[in-house]
Amino acid sequence: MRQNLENPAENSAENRVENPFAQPGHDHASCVSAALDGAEAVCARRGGRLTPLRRRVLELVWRSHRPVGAYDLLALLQDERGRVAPPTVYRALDFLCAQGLVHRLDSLQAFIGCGHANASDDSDRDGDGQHPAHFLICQDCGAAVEVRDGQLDGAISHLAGRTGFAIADETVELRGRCADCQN
Amino acid sequence: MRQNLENPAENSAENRVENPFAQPGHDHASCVSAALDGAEAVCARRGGRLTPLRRRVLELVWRSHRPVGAYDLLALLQDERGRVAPPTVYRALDFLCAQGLVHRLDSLQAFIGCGHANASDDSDRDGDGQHPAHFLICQDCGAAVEVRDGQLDGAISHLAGRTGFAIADETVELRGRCADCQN
DNA sequence: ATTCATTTTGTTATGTTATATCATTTTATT
DNA sequence: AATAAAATGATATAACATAACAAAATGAAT
Ligand SMILES: [Zn+2]
Ligand SMILES: [Zn+2]
Ligand SMILES: [Zn+2]
Ligand SMILES: [Zn+2]
Repeated sequence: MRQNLENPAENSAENRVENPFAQPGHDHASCVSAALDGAEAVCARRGGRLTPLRRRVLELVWRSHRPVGAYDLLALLQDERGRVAPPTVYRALDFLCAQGLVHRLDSLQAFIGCGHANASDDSDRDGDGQHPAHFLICQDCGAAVEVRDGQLDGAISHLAGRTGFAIADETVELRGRCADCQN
Repeated sequence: MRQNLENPAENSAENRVENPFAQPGHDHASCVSAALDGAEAVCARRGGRLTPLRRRVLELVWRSHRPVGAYDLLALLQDERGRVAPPTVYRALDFLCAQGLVHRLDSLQAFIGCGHANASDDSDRDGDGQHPAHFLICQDCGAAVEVRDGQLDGAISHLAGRTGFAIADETVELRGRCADCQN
């Protein structure tokens, strides 16, 4: 609620180009299958092993567009497998994060499926398969969405350039209210 | 190390405008006194009570330009006060963060003194005294520095505007190597 | 097919960060 | 002085994450 106080029109409906949040009625099954198919492709190409456990954890992460805690995933796994210990979940998450298939949201200590893990774009991935990810996180509905913005990328690059700083990793998480939750 | 691959000159020495990190030989005592004086002023103006405990915690946070963990602060307090429990530290940090005198670095789960807590600029503070803060964090020397960049602010505002998102709070933390640590 | 090395998963224990709750003390107000 | 509000003390526990080692599964080479 801090922004745009001097220019309230900036995020008004007229100027809005796109709401990147998933809509309530959307076909989420296709989100999940796209994520799993993309993961298979990414792992196949990069030599990662998407084992049944890792695949299942990815599927559980994708149950919704809301970030999920590691211990929530642990509970879900325990429901279907009996005794499961934290390292089982964390190791799967470590793998998925390393492959760029899942991102950790530092401000929430939670995880979300990568919104850009499609097999097509591999250019911006580093040697370990990860790529910088920027998020909008709605504090009302709990959803988070990975956004790409050239202007933001440019500003970050420019900031690094002018300060002589070499970026290795980025955390950019903007929390507030999504367009739908403002009504 | 991901950025600037296509334009390596961008963060070369010629184009570098300023290194915002504190230099090794700088007069840190003046950093500390400026921070404490500023804190007194901010609290006086906003009606916050900078008690001896809170003031001391702020002083401990300012022992260096490296983010410090809550339990590190706890240990330091225990050294000088005997038995101190976690809530003592967390409550002091909560107060200091609420006043915008300290920031939490989500990606490190650690705290750092605000680099812009001077009494003069109050314009960008929200109703609770906080203001958005963006950080460069050196993974080599461990230092973190709060940076202000109009282009970055603009890009964030623009992103929010075009997506209809109302930002309440920002986490922007860029990790990598500071200019000094690249040599 | 059998051996061997590597990777993945299971298991137990522990480390790290943060909060809930209630008692006591301090401070401000009447 | 009495009262209310704020801050601190104290105890317990919650939530998040990793270390270390054993067992099982996988892949490669003989
Ligand atoms: Zn979906
Ligand atoms: Zn929402
Ligand atoms: Zn200093
Ligand atoms: Zn450095």
